[in-house]
Amino acid sequence: MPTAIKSDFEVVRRNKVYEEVAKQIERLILKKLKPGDKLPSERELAELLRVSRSSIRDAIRGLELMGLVEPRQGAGTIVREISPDSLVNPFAHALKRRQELVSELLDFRRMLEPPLAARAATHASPDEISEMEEILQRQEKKQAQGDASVGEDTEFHYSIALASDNSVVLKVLDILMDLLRDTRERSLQVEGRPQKSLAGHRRILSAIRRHDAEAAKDAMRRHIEDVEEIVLNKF
Amino acid sequence: MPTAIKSDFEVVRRNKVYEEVAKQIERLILKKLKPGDKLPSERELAELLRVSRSSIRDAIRGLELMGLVEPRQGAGTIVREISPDSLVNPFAHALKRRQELVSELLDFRRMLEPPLAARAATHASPDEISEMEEILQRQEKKQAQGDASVGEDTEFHYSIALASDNSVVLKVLDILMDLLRDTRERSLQVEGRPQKSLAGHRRILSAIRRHDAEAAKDAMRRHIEDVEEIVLNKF
DNA sequence: GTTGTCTGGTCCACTTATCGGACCACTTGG
DNA sequence: CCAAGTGGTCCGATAAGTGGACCAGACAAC
Repeated sequence: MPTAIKSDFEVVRRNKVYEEVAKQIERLILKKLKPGDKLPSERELAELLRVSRSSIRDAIRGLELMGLVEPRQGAGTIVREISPDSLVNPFAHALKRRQELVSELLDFRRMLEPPLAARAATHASPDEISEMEEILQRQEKKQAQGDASVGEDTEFHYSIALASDNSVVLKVLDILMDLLRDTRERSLQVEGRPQKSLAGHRRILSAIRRHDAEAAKDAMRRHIEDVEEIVLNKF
Repeated sequence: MPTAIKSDFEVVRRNKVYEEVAKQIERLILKKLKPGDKLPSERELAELLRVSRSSIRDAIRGLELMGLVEPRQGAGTIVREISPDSLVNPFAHALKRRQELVSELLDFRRMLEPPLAARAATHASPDEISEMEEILQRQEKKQAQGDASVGEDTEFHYSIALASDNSVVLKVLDILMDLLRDTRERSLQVEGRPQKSLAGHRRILSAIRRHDAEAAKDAMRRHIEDVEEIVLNKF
C-alpha cells in the first residue's frame, strides 16, 4: 500500500560480455591513450579481462564501427583521431539528452565535490598530495605546449577522490564515468579554456596541501562554477 | 605512461539474470513488504521483469536458501521474518567489511545529503513536499504504535532526492542501495532510536517547506551526525 | 634477405544460461 | 465441489560465450 517510489521494477537485461568489454576499453582510451597509441593485443586483453578472445574481438569490432579504433592485421589496433563526426552523427535527439545529462552532472558535482575536497584536505597523505602535484604539473606542461588533451581534468578530480580513502565515493565516480561514456560525452572536461581550469586546480591543490578544509571546499566550489559556465555556454 | 589510476581493468563477468532478479525482489521486500506479505506471483514477476519464469524461480530459490522468503505450493510466496541468524550467519569476516562499508557510506552521505537537502529546499514542488509530509506522518504514526519497521528512513531520504529533479542523483542512490544490499546491511537505517531520527526528519522537512536552503542543509547535516552516532555505537 | 614471433582474421565444435511452453500438485474462495 | 490461481518439475530450442586451431600480414633480430 505504500507508494512513494515509482515503478518498483526495472526490466532485467542480460549484459553482453562484449558490451562490457567495449565499455572498459573505451574507458581506457579516455583515461590513458592518445590517438595513435596501440591497444594491448587481443590475447592480452582477453587474459586481463578473463574473457575469451572472441569477446574481445566483438567489442573491438564495435569500437571500430564507431570509428574509435582501427585494427591492423599483424600490427595491432590503434586509437583513431576522434572525428567530429563521431560526436555529431548519433542522431540529434541524443544531443538533447546529452545536454540535460551534462547539466545534471554538473549539479551533482557541485553538491558532492566541495565536501569531497574538504575531506581530501584533512585526510590526504603526503604521497597522495605529490600524486596530485604530479598530475597537475603534467597538465600545466602540456598546456604550455598548446596540447590540451582529453581526460586530464578527470584525472585530477579522481586523484582527489582517491585521497578521500572512501571506496563508496570511488564506486560512485566510476558509475558517473559510465554515464558519461554512455552519452558519448567526451568533451565535457577540458575543452573551453583550459588555463582557467588549471588555475582552479592549482588553488584547490594549494588548499589541500595546507590541510585547509574550508579553503579547499571553496576553491572547488568556485572551480566547478567556472567549469559550469564554460560548458553551458557551448550549447 | 600516466599512472594515476590503479589496475585499469575490472574482470568482466557475465551477469546472471536470476541474480539480477534476486536483487530487485530483495529491494522490493526492503522497500515495500512486511513479513507475512505475499510476493507477486512468479508469472506476474516474469512479466514485470520481462524475464522467463525459470529465472524468477531461480532467484526465489536463492532468496529461500537465504531464509528471506518461503514459497508455498498453491498459495504463493511469502516474506519471512528476518531472523537474527540471517544477519549473523554469513561469516565473521563479512562483518568487518560491513563495518567499514557502513562507515564509508555515512561519510558519503555526510558529503552529499546536506547540499542535496539545500537543493530540495529551493526546487521542491508543492506536490513533492506533500509527498514528504505524507511519508513522515506515516512513520510518526507507526512509531507511535511502537512499530518501527525497516526501510522507512530510506523512503524519506529518497523523496528528498526525487525533489532534486536530477536523474544523476537518483542513479547514484540506486547504486548505494545496491551496495547496502550486497553486504546484507538492512539494519543501518532505522533501528536504534527512531524518535530521534524522526525529529531530524521533521526539522528537515520544515526547512524545505520554508524553502530555506541553509536551514535544510544544516538540519540534514545534524541529522546525519545523529544517525552516525547511533549506528557506530552498534559495533 | 631470412626467420621467428608477434599481431589480427577466420572458423568451428562445445558449454552454458536463459527462454518458453507444457503439465502436475496444491490451495483458496466462491 | 470446482474453477482459478499458485508454486513444482521437466525439457527442447536458442543465443552467447568459450577455447582451440589455423591462417596471413608485420616487424624486429639475426
